[in-house]
Amino acid sequence: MSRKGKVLVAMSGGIDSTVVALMLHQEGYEVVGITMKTWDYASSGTSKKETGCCNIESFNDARQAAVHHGFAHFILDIREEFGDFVIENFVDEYLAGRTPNPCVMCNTHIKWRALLKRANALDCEFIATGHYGLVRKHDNNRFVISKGLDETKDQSYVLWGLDQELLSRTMLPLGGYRKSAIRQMAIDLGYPELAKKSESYEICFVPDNDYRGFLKRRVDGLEEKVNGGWFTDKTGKKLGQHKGYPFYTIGQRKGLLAMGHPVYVTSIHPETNIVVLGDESDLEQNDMLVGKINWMKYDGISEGMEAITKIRYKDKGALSNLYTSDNGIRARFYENVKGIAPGQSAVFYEGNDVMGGGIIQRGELV
RNA sequence: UGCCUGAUAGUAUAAGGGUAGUACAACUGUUUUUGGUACAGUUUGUCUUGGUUCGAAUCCAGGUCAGGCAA
Repeated sequence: MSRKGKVLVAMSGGIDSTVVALMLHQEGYEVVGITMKTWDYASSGTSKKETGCCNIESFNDARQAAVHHGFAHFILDIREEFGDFVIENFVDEYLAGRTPNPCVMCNTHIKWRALLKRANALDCEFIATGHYGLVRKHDNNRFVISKGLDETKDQSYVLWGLDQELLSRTMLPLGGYRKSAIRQMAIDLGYPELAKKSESYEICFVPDNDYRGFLKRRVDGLEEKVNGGWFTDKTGKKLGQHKGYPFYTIGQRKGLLAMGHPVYVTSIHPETNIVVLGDESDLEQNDMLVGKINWMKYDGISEGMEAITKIRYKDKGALSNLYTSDNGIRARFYENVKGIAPGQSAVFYEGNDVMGGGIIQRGELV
């Protein structure tokens, strides 16, 4: 039974990870399912209905599939690590006037690093998830992730933080399929209801999609402290009052002032609680500094190396040159890109391969 | 206190006798494993009272409020 190896499969209860577990099981791997409880909605202060990956229904869905197909399944209470790595970072970043991407932190620290510890304890050779991406060993013996076949579902962007050790133990079985094919598989395997499940997710620990409310509940006295700061233009002229700098993000347009023309948030200053507004062209930059780099395809770069750089999840990417810099990588775009937001991930691609990625530290004015 | 000017949606502005438009905001939806963006759709208005007129945001008179000039 285990002639192909033992795999720990992260099962959320959703369609993708369930298909992964069943697929590997059918291929002859010894599958161990694991569902992580990352967050307790009861204590999050919201009464909204639970969505995402941490409700009882999801646990049951995952467990039922495991029981039905005869492989092991565990539930792992990982709330503490999730709080330390994901939520704490999320709150700290917003308080620093930056815009975090919790999914990246969760993947790197929870779905991979924390999970690998359990894989070791359970004697699992591999860990597998339902991400749409491909992992392979490159000619230079380094492991590299590349875009999934289904470009519209590609999730390689959120996986840039995985190091070589993690990648060497990783299986991403869905990368070679289209979402429609996975849906069909779920139906064929007898889980038509999974195929219908909505796949809209907000931040998984903010089910009502109100991250501002989450920050207020999480940080005592935050609202009183930051409410009433100034919106200014780029010359420093006061335009009106805002609700507090943590509640805005670079490039944001909604919820600002009515100026007769569209205005966007162009910079955020935590020290002075000032949020600077400008027009669309003020968001355009061609230069940024990226820190906390993780190299994937190569062990570093050559100066001026060309890369397709994505500055947000659904960015198609733009051509850029990479240079080493004091604290990371400087990326200079051939053409301006709009809305570089510190805290978001920058991911460098060579073709479909992830060369590496990091966290945007700051954008430089053109 | 006199004179002048103005008052249109939450905000800013069009229509100078003939169906009150536009931009921004707001709301809804689409897209989406982050925030945001983008796209589509919806809602909301002629300061007040009277008059002229088939018909008034528009013309006339009184009132209220605001700004300017004069003392």
